[in-house]
Amino acid sequence: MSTEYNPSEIEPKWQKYWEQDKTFKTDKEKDKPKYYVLDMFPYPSGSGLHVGHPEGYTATDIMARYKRKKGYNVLHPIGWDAFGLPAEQYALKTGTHPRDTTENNIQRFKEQLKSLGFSFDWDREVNTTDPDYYKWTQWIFLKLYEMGLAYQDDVPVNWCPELGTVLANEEVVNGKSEVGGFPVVKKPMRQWMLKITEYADRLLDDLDELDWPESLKEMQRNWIGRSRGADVDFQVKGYEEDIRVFTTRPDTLFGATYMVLAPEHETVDHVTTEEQKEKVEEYREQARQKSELERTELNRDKTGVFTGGYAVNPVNGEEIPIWIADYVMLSVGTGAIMAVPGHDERDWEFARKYDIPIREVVKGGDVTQGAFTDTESGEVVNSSNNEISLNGLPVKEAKEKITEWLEKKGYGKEAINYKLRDWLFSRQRYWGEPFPIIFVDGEAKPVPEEELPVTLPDVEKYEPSGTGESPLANIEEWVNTTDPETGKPAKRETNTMPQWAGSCWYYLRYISPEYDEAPVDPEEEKYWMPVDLYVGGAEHAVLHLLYARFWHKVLYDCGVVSTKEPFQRLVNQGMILGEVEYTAYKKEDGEYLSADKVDEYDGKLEKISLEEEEVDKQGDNYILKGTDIQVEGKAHKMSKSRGNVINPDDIVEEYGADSLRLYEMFMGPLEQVKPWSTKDVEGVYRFLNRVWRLIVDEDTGEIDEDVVEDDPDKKQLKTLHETIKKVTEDVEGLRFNTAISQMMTFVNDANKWDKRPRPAMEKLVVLLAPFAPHITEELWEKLGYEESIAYADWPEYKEEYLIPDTQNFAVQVNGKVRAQLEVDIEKSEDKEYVLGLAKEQQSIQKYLEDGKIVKEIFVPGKIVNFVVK
RNA sequence: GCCGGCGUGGCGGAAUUGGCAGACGCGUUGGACUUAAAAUCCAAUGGGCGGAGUACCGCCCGUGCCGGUUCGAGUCCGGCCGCCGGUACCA
Repeated sequence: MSTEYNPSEIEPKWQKYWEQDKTFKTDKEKDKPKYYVLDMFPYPSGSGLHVGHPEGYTATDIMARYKRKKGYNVLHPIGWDAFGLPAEQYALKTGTHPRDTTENNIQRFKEQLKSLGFSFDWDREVNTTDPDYYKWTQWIFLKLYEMGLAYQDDVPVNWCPELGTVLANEEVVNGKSEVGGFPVVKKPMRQWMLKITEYADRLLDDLDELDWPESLKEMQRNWIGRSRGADVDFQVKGYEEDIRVFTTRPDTLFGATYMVLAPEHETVDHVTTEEQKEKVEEYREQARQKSELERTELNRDKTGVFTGGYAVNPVNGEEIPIWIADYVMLSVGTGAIMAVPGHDERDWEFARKYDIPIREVVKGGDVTQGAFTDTESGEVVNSSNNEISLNGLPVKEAKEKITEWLEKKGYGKEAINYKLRDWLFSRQRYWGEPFPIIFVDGEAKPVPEEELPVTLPDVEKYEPSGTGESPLANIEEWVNTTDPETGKPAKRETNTMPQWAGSCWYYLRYISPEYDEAPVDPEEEKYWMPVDLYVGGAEHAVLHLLYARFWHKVLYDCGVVSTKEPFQRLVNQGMILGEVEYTAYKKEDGEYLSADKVDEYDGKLEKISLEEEEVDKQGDNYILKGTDIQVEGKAHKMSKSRGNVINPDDIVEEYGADSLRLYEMFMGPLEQVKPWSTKDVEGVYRFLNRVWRLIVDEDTGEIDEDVVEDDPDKKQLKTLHETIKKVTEDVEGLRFNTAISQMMTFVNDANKWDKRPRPAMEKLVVLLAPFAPHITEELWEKLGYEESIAYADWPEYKEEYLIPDTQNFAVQVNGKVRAQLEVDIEKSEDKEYVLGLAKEQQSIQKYLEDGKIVKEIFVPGKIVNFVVK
């Protein structure tokens, strides 16, 4: 063993020890308070960990290790969200079974995670692709099915020919697939849907109780998108059925001058007149061919066609023309709107273009210039019939009054609309959970619980079957089965579940991974749930977190879990960007172009990347040294194509896992986006070296002789207990960066002491242990302890040691600091005494001479201020 | 467009409740040790000005910009500007 701090020796040593000793196996006893700290479920990709992963994992690991020391029973598990597209696409290319790819990737991830010293309980590892796991995913689906929350529907789905699969709305970004960026078209297909909309209100309302970032809750609220308004039925001239519209502005009903149906709306055929038929059909065909992208494009020149039909406005009996236009979406509201051009920007634009009358019904703007949409200041006008008048009312009251009237007359009722849609839950892929569903005589029937799991068969080819069905459709011997109840021939469902399925409930499986009567052991569940701290990236803000909450509520309703919400406290770690890069722009003629002019330049530009030494700072900009040419200085998202990916393995090799962990926490606040800087890793590495030398004599490898058995003196106790206090509070608040700087300050102080009292040194080691577990285990051992430091008690600070002998005051005159004052602690609360002392200061007197003191401010322990005129 | 977040030294960031802006780290500069270098240790380090003249003292400016409240504002209020994230014909 070397005598200097050598992470490459001590880190593997302790990792091996923890593994063999099962140091972090979760205690089965339930006499202690519990703490469940969870990381977001990793997908074991082929490229291994990047430095973003350990950020969240280190944060949770520090919490886990800290809570163990505080006497908690800690559940800190890990597992694999291992179904998914990449392994399947790799299989398409190479023929390798996704199971093998997945297994290899998991192996790699595990090694990397272990090399970082995370204190996971590896005996609870779960894997979504394990039949013992997905048996319960299927079981939960059966519950959903039994509860009427899973249904089949022929829906126009987002079909991605390139991926050979259907995507959820959330997986389509700007009309292209989120994965790979391939085109997506609408295609009707039989699909499984989950009725998440039935839980919309609860998903919305229960957000209030959660300790989550406000921004994230807001994103979920927007996603659910609850809006209050009214459903109003309009009679159609010459057709028996009404058209129902949803509006958030029933107060503007008198201003409706036309109606618009989505081109796909089923009533279009019934209202279209003979002479308009051709135009309408043509328009509908155009709309059908438009991709999602084109229809929602920023270029919003509104188009539409008059159907020839008329609807009757229930408030005034007026006949208004019915149009179709693709600015109205079938999937929003009822797929039909009453158009009020005076008070809706889209309707205003449309009415302008097609010369439809614009009527003012809320006073406050100029409807000839644009729609007046303010609902706070307006006053309703031109809105009365024989029975009711809204005139003179503010918008809010008018809404209530007209809604009541509509309801009384049977023309409509108050209604709540959601942006949230039902969840498209099937995929035409191989590498996912099979549905526990068979079709007997074409009718869907659940596979009995005893028959679970329905396992994935091996296939020869991973290509989609060509019909859009999954590769499973080609496995005759798997597809064809018999109904265990009747013995009739049956066919299996060939769709598989989306990747979200497995990650919707994994946090429950960790609680009792071996339990074989339900997804989770009810007794264990009552003890461990809810998750006390959940850390992960903001990219899961809506999808994963909304789906998991939905499933959790379903499981709550059928008595599987005891809490309404799964994740009590949630934190999003910020992304770690690559190192700052400097880029200069060069024109075709070889001249540099200043970075601030790049936007206005039309020609081709070459990007030249520069070293830090070639760049200077000038004002707020970076310039090429010795010139006035501005260059770009920016940290970019890490990506393979940019080549700025930092591999944690390299950092571990050079500085050790403890330094990597410490650096990732020291960079800045956990939630914030931060640029990586390898140079800065050296700073924390030096700090660890200083800690080592504080305790170990590098010549002998023994405890340094300046580490003495004496008790710390008063000054040392003060520094120590300040450190204990700050580190404790900061860890609780996840402010790891400032916790670390406090320990650095302590070490800088202790370095100046002649003798270093052993009790103080030991407390430092314990404080540091959650952050840098390897070096502290080694030091703990050197200090003579035989047990791991993992369960060594967290030190408590004593308030009495924090009290200083003297108190410093800043003495201000008119708010500017002019002197410092040191006051005996006993007298520091004595206003008259301190003020008197302050006035005697020479440097203060010259300010007091010139005028009269009009006010004296005294803030105990902090500041004295004289206001002089 | 709408919603949310953020603007502090050369850089990452600190200041948790309105009370001495710049903790801690990086970088830079100087010094000690060394044949030398690395490592380590010590010191200085927001900008400007002035008085000394030998490491001492003082003044002014300074937390994106403009204004306000206050004895006192990085922190609170109003109005802008910029960057990042989310979302978008949501009726």
